[in-house]
Amino acid sequence: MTIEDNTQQKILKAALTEFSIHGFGGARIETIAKNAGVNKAMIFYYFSSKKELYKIIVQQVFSSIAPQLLQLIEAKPTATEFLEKAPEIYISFLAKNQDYFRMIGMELLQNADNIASTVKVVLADNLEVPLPRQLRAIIRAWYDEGQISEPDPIQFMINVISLSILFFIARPMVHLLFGQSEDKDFFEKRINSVVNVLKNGMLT
Amino acid sequence: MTIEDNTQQKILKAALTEFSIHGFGGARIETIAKNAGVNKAMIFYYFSSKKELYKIIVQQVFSSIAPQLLQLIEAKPTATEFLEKAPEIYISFLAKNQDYFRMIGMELLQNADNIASTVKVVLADNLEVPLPRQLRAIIRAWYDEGQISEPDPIQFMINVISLSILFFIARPMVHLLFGQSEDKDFFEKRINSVVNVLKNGMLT
DNA sequence: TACTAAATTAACCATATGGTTAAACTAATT
DNA sequence: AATTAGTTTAACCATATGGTTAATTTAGTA
Repeated sequence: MTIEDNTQQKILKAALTEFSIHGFGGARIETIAKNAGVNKAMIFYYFSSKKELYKIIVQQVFSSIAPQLLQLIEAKPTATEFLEKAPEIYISFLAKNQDYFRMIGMELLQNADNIASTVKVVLADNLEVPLPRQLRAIIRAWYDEGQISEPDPIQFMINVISLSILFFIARPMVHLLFGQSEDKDFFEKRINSVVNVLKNGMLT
Repeated sequence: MTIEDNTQQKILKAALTEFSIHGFGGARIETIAKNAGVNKAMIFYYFSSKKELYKIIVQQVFSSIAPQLLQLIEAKPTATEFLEKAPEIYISFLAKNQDYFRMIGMELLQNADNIASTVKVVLADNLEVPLPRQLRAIIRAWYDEGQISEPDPIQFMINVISLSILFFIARPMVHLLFGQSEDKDFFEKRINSVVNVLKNGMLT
């Protein structure tokens, strides 16, 4: 579909969708095969087991999100710049990759313990200084310089991420409760609102 | 364990745990039975099917959260009061009922469509004016009175809820990234941070 | 005690599901 | 054409799983 359309790719694509909808336990190998237009045995030909297939996809999903944040951080932004850009990065990425997001949400809710192996590989091991440590240092510096009012880097990041991504989880609820028509500029609105709250709420 | 310790209650309790950990698809009837200390057939004696059991639990979980918000709204709070109290309600409730939360998260991510039937029953049908409509009216009034700077009630509520509850999903990630020791006053810290951001970020 | 209705159990069933295998097909290479 | 390696298929297998049933136990009651 995208770059290559070979069997392996088709399986990965179908598996992402299936896992993101049903989670690991609820996902069916046969459904994946059917949606990939491929014989079920091909899944075991290219991947050793359901679990391995799942792991590969989780890793792939996390990998695809990490670079965005990395890039932002490497540009050494001011707190203001960071708060202006981070929400957009998160929100527009997730808006375009909702399967990815459901996948991560699922992972976080279900396999809390197993995430470690995946995420550490993606975020930390291939950098000299692990991303989390970088982030914490940067945020602490912003506070020391008087740029922000939140002293705790962890709270700071939770605030940023919360406002940016929760909507993608809560969306069906929002639809249900408020009958959101979700016009084209909804995400734009959402980004604006988040940036406003964060800037007014955390900048000095 | 709590009020009654009869077979039905034991099943419900074990089922909540099982479903909240594994989701519907991954949950095993036999595991529920074993953890409830009950013969597997008893589950089908008291509940007609796995699906029905699941539905009942989802409904029960949602029902247990709704009253808290209702109570707050019925007190006709100012925007300031609301922003001061809502986060605490959410956060301390969820801190004490993490199974409940995983359950809801799962529902939201997986059965997006099926939520409607459950939530509508809980939130709307037993009130003269549905909760969402009440909320929207109240928030709009705050804006009209110049109490808040966010004109869109939906964005307003998403902001409140996001900051309050996302942490419970992202917790394993936060632990992993920042090695959060999660001291006893972490939730207190979290509530304070949220209240600050919301008040500074959305009050005029 | 005898009777009855509800509760509980163990054994069983049909099907779904992850996974395997051997055979067949394809395409490049000699 | 023969060979070979990689790919694909259909049929098959063992087990797990949701669900059923008939028999047994428990507890209340006349």
